[in-house]
Amino acid sequence: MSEENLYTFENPEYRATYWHTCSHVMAQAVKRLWPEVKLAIGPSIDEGWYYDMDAPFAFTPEHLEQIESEMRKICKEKLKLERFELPRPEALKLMEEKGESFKVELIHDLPEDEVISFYKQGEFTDLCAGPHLDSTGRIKGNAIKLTACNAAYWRGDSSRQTLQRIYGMAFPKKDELDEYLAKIEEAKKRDHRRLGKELGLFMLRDEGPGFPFFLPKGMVLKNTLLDYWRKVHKKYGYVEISTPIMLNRQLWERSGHWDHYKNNMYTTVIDDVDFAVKPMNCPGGMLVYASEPHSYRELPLRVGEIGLVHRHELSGALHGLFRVRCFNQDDAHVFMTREQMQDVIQETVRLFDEVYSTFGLSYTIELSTMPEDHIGTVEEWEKNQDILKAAITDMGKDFVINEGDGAFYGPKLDFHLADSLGRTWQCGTIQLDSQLPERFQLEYTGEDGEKHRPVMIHRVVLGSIERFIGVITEHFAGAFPAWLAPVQVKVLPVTDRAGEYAEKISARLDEQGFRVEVDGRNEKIGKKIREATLEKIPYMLVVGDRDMENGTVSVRHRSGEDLGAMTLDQFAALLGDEVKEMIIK
RNA sequence: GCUAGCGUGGCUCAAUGGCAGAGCACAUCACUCGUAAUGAUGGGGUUGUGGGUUCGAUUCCCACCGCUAGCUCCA
Repeated sequence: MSEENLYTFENPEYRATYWHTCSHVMAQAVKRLWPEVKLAIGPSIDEGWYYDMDAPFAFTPEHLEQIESEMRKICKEKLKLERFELPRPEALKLMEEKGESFKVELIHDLPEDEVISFYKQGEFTDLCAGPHLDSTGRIKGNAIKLTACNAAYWRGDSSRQTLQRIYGMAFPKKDELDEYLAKIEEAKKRDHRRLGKELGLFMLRDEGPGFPFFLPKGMVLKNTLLDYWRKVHKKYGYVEISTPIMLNRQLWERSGHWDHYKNNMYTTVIDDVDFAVKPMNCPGGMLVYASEPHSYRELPLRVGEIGLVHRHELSGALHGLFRVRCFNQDDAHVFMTREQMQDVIQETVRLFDEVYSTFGLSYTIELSTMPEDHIGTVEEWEKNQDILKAAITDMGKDFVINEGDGAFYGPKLDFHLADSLGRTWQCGTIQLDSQLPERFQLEYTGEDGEKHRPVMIHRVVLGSIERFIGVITEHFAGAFPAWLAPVQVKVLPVTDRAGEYAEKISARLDEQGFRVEVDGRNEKIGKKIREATLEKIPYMLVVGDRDMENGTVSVRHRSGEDLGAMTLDQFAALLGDEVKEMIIK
């Protein structure tokens, strides 16, 4: 990289440094305005920065404006940022004198051999490893925006003090900030909660927080998605089962869920026996596997289940279809021998790739390792983590490690997809498990005639059907590809005279399996087009006197493109090709 | 669950310590029209729920429910 490029916003390191210095400027501004505020931590993040603070009052939007304006002053003052280091006792003394109790705790927790560095700009000094810009004058004061103020736990621990976190964003040019803010506004229009309402896909009610209702159009979407899912899984050799939504306590104790997941489970008592609504499908799947003897010849045995699970999520975590309390997992358990593990994992990743690419979705992978609350030995966990790692590394895929975030029974590869605002949501997951087969004493007969214990993976591609529908709604901004669109064609008669003709056209398309509606209202054609376009229906067939005379339909795409008049057969062939091309690969 | 904010017809949003409004949607009537909104008329609200303050509360206070942002958690 050339010297010049090092100092552009294109360079992620420079960007992070810029934002990190912004966070110090923000902290300085806050301390100038309210010296009693205590500082916690203030890093740069993917988009901007934040600083956690403890203030004796709640920050309001007006406070944020005040801070912004003080920040602009600090930028104009062109204060030099100077780094200095102190031995531990002096460092502690400095922060204690300033009353920065959080900083004191941070210094106490630094490793013995760590250099303790500070950055000083004007009257403001902050504990910080750096790096930083050399002067606050490098920051463009009028291209700073404090975007939000929220609560955050000190050191991310929900049992500790709640701090206030102020988020900020800045660019080297005002135009770029404006563009960024406009982009955020634009993205909000693609929010699946808004589109879901506008397009009549689903609804949420106070009567059932986190329990979504699917409306007729949403059901068509869901069922079409599942049809596709079943086709793909059939191709990959899966069979499908369905297990009960409620099972007795004994089963959940055996699987470990009662001990490790009880807080998230809905329970009830039936005939004096404790039951739980399933939060996961695996125990049911175990029972199916264990219900008959298996041969090594059957392995890997791929058993899918679209399973409705219920989990008691925290009320504050609920979010449209992205985080709900009941959802359908496109689950599957693959039972296999130890030798088959790598192949099965890789085959599963290929299946994921096929599904995600059908929707044009890209993903990032996280490897989640052993959580504190787990079953099985550390050796077993490490072995399984290594297998997951090796399998994807061998496929040339990148991943990041998410320490301690595995399922209680095994490590997992999580596939994250992004929403319209760039927030990522876990959809796919591949969880490697040698614990449940043990607990359920699963067996297969090997080539040697002896009983052996299989291992298994738990995996979902879509993750939750609900969440996935949310993700693709935002991804396509509600304009689903024709094969998925709840309504594929809307027939728009120009006048009442064409009403009957429109119905005939509609009936013929319906016979061919297309999803079609007629807008027979007594409205002007312009209005019908406008509304069908807003409903994001892929094709509009305008039919009037001319079409009736010529036996044609006038085809308009939702993009606004006029495809002209054609016969119904020609149109059906065109739509048929588009739909077929998308669904069968 | 935590912190802050919010809750007004089906939807989007006004307004106010003193008769709750608009646009869209809906219904009726007129118009029969060729590629992004025809006009007129009409119906529809215990202002999330329950308390309190007040002559009077949708507005102020309290509690609860729900929503939003983030934290935490997770598909």
